[in-house]
Amino acid sequence: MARPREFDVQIALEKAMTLFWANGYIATTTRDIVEALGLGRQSIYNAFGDKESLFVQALERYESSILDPRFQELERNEASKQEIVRFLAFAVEFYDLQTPRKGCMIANTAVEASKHVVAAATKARFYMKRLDTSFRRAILNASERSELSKSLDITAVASSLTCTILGMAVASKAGATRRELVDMASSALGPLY
Amino acid sequence: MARPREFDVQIALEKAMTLFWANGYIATTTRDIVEALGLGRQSIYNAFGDKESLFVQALERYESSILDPRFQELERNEASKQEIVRFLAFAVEFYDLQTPRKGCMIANTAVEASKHVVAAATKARFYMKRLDTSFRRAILNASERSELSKSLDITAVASSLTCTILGMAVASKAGATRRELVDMASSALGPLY
DNA sequence: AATATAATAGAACGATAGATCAATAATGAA
DNA sequence: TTCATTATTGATCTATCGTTCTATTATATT
Repeated sequence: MARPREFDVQIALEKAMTLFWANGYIATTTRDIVEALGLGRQSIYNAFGDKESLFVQALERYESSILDPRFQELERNEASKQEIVRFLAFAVEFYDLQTPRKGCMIANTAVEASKHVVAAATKARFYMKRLDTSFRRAILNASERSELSKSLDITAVASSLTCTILGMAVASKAGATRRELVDMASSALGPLY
Repeated sequence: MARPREFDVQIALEKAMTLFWANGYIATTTRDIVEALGLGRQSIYNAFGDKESLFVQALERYESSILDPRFQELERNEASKQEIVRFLAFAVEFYDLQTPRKGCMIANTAVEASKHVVAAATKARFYMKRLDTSFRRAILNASERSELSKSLDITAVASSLTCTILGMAVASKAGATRRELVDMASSALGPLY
């Protein structure tokens, strides 16, 4: 009935995600987007709506393509100490190997875009809650298996791990070395041993 | 010889600092600045130069009026465990009591402005180094006084404390509760006990 | 009192922001 | 084959960006 779209929406969204991730919401102009996506302006507006709407979709793409796969192990019902360790180890790789260092799109968003994009603030809160909840569950499992010290403050350690993930994201953007990232992660894991 | 300035430069700079701190570099317009400072455009350009220059001066004001006083105890040659504990305790207060939650201007800058303002990237790196160095020194002192476990990895704990400070800044902006901030701080202090 | 100097106020600048319009092209359904 | 519908292209819109210009005001020195 109508002319079909000539480009792949998911590929375009991936490019927009990378752009917003690296440069932030406000600093990314619609002209930057047109250039990076290699599409006409109107095609982008047709497919994604305005800049804010595209940004939110890019954020959701970040969640589904970057975050969800990494959370998969940690969010299993039986997740325990090992899954926490692996999650942190992955975070080190993830942050260290970025060129350029882009940090975490959600953390960036919390700092930069939450004033201008309501959904961004909500997603940042939800991400923190997600981290906390999954760490907490895994710690509880480990505790029930007697893998941990009896006196461990589970709530506090979960908060601390969440804090560490956020801190690593900022530190990596600010130029932390791999060694520093490793130390941040391993130190945060200390209470589990 | 010439007409004297009618406003207090330091007070104006303080207002600019608060504005940039809350809203970031890019999102703050020169019109916002004119309004917040209650001065004429040209008066601001005369006193501070262009937007980037004003931002850098506001960052330096943040360092001298906010950071330096808080580092004073921690950076004393004899600083030890107590100074670390007090620094973290202060961070909790500092981040929790902000209304609205603005986080840490340097951490915000690292995330948002380092691409656009060279000095901002440099200052973010330096701030991380400053945290790490002073934590490290204090831990070393505590170790020499046998206040700590022999097996403590001093470098790793220093990195972890630095990471915690940065993570708390982001978490507080993302709406962490006071309790969560307390837990993040106290958990990071765990290795010292 | 006259003058050099800088502060102030507000209009105005060119550049660019996000968004839309208008014209054309391409498809599936009737 | 016609036509309704959507994609594409690129020109264009208004608003606002950071910055500068112009005219006026106020003071310390001479």
